[in-house]
Amino acid sequence: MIDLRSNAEATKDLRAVGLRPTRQRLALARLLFGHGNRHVTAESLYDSALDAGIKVSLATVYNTLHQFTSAGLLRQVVVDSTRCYFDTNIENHHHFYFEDTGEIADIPNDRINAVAPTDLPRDMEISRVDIVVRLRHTR
Amino acid sequence: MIDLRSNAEATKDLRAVGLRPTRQRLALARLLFGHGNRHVTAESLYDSALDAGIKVSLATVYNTLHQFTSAGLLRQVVVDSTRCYFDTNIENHHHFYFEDTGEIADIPNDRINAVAPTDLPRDMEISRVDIVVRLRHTR
DNA sequence: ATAGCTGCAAATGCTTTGCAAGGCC
DNA sequence: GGCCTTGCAAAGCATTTGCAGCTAT
Repeated sequence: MIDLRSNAEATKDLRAVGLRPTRQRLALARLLFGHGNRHVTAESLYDSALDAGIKVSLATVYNTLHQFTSAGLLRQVVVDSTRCYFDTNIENHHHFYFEDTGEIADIPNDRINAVAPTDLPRDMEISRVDIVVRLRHTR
Repeated sequence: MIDLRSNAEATKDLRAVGLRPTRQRLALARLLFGHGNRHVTAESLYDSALDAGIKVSLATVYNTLHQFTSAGLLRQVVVDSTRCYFDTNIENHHHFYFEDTGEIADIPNDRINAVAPTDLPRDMEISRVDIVVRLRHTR
């Protein structure tokens, strides 16, 4: 998470993960981390940026999302094979997926749990357990 | 699951789900359901078909996978945003995902379980719960 | 006969890349 | 100044679609 209390803090935080604090990165960080947890696609963040009057290209949004993910500031969520979602919540948690709208929401951590398999394939360890609860409207 | 004991059975089963028993569909059904549970992508099934000497186009493989899925013979598995996997096991179960190879394996049903959230968003019901245990090699 | 299916090639949609111009240190 | 970053347009890749010809009933 980038500290947004001041521009100086955000700048320092970006540097800390090895990224130059460019105008675009600072602006996208503000959009991503300035309003609670968000679930974005490159396209949706790009639209938000345009709405906010930020001059940035779609390619840079893609780059930035991946750089932030590599830096551990974001997490990728796989719920739909046609789109790539990024989550600003990097804590261990799971997701609701609204099949009708394609939206994602966090499941509060105390509301779901998985009992992991006790025996894994040889020489393998768990990298992560992802749970997606797919929801649809009641009839 | 298509009954493969005889061509006549398979033909009948395809008709039962409203699909004409064409040469391509019968051949793909045999590949899919003839060797235990399989996890395929369109491309991998297409390759299997070519290896088996089946004359079929990639577009038809895509069509067939989707038709079989709509008919309830297959299930889609979302583990990777770049590829679309289909599973011949349509029972309620979950998956291992091998991050190194991109392969998928079923998790025996008694080995994992999710405690579903007790309160869902208003007017929503669970369509499905998907659990993916992502594995990597131990160092 | 005719409605449905197949195969090809073209189109699509999301994502990545190459490279010249611009910005940060 | 030098290296990193950006932006655009082009390329890439998996998947879908349009349509003429073929096939099952």
